Amino acid sequence: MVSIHDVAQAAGVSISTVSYALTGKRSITEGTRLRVEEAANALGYRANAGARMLKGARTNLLALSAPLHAGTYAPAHMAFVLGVVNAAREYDYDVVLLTQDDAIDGLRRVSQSSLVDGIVLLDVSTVDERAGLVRELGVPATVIGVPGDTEGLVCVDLDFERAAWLAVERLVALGHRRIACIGQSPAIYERGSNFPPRFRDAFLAACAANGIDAVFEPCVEDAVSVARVIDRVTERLGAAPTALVFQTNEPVQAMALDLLGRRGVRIPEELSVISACSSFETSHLEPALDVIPLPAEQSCARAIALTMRQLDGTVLPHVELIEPWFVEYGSVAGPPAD
Amino acid sequence: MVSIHDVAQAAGVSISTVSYALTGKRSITEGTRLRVEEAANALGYRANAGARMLKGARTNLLALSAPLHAGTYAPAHMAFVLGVVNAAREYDYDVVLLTQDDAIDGLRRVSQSSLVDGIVLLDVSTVDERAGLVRELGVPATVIGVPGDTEGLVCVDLDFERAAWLAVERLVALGHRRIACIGQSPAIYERGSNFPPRFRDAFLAACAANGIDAVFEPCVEDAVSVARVIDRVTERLGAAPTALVFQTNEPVQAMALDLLGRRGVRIPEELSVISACSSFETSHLEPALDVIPLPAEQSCARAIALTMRQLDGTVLPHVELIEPWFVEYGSVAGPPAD
DNA sequence: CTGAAAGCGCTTACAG
DNA sequence: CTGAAAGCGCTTACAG
Repeated sequence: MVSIHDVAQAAGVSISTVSYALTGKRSITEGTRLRVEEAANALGYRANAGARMLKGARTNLLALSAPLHAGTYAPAHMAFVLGVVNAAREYDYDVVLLTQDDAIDGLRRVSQSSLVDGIVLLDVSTVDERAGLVRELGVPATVIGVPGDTEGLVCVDLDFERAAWLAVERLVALGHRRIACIGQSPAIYERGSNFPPRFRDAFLAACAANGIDAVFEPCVEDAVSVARVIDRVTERLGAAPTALVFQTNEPVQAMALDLLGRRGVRIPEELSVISACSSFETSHLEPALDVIPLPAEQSCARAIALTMRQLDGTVLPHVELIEPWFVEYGSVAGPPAD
Repeated sequence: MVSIHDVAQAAGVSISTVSYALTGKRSITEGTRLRVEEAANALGYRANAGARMLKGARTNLLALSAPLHAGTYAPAHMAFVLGVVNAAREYDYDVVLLTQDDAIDGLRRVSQSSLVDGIVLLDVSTVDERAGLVRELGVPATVIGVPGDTEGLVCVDLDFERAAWLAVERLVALGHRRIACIGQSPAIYERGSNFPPRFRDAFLAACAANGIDAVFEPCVEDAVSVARVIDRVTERLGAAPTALVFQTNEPVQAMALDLLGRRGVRIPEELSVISACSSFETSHLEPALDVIPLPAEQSCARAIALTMRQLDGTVLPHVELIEPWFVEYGSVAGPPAD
């Protein structure tokens, strides 16, 4: 590999001049800087990563702890992983990926060996060993999601409570009085998942606060279960909901819409539908669904920004919730006049 | 962070003794070794990653180039990413994740700065810029998949040709004479994807070689298209295929099985079905499908093993194909007697 | 404006 | 069996 000495020799300057010319950390005569840059490019020089790390400042490496649980919807998970990597690149950081199997040991290893400058935690559950570990390690870290105990942590997440309220209040404002919500698989609620219970509870609270007849149905991702849930939701004789909120992954929404279509239910004339906290493109569904996006890219960008600010000590532990917003595609209207 | 000096001081030995005791690179009196290990554990010592890299030997870091294309099925992609990370850990290696956006620059950066010891390429297409780059960089690298030009590369992949032959010959042996294959989305075949065309061509060749009436239908992942393809495949009056081979992702297979079930097609009595080159659990499908697995974990383990062997120079460029195998779940039988 | 030199924390020949 | 010391390739105070 070509070293700083090679560049110095080629440019006819000292190695410190090369370093300064390339990092821009002190002013250099235009001509000298150009000569150095030319030599560096010609030789394909890049500062040795190990040497840069050793000098103490920054390693330009971040660890991403991304456990993939059994029930996790892979595309959403992937969106967050890519979001973190791409956001990190904006700050000239690369990302070391840590998996489920190696979560605790991995975080210990990469931080205690000073391999990484900081840590990003994905997919935290209510009780999560990694949260405690990160506190113990004292490394700059940002959690995407909100664990039960946020003491001493920097957390970013969509405000799921407000997302639920946003969905409900929009429907209420249009006159809906009976609203159903189809949630994720029951297992998700049983293990200490992060946001699904938060959304569910806020949905029920928002309905209660508005005197709304609410139904919440968790739903497993298979055709039979979806059909059963759709049955339960639509066949409440004389009192079927006039609006449906999805808080599920894409396949369930697609299956449910398919079923509703086959049964001749017209959206939004007979049923208003909102897709809540979805990380995928609901405009590709049939019909396209109004959506409160789960903004993976934005959450990741914010998480990385907060990690960077921890590196220069300008950020203290806190929970930062992203304000949810609504995107219309025409799947919501007033309730049918009956 | 605690350094080797702290450990040396705590154990009352020199830093070189600490290094040797911990790496085991020369024999140390049992008692001394124990004292050093205790001190290291007590202090939570871990050799500084930058210093270790700088000393020249190994960085213990690998780059994984994992571009996520539009049509890619996320769970399969994720299985390979996790497979690489977990396999790397077996050799005490961590993985730096490079994405689509940063593929070329990223590979340049991490290898020219000596951040990584080697590279693993995922999801290569027939013509792939990364293959040429890896050749140019001269870094140990392993490709999972087989690009058009394998000159100078180390490649690992399932033998898709043989997988297609395996499926066809199994059906032929049972007496099937009309076989249909449902493939991936047409877009996959048009852009220079890696294995789908290889599978398709081998399927058609195997059928031709056996004098079999073959149909190959690419299929987009949405309910309407799946239904249309199933129609085309099953409604060939008087000459409907007696066996079906899936070479698609999980949702398409699930949708197709659902449709077949609703139409009262009994598997395997009326129709034999094989799931070919699937990275997911076909035993969870309804009905469970006989499968020729796409062994993500095994491919990744092999790719990492080959990368390690390139590091000590004991492996030369070559293409290594993994022999496909068949797992039975009862979805294959002889053709119906008519 | 530029250079010589210290030092980051290891590993590993070289001594003893 | 163990220690003192060189050196990996940088960055950055310190001189000039």
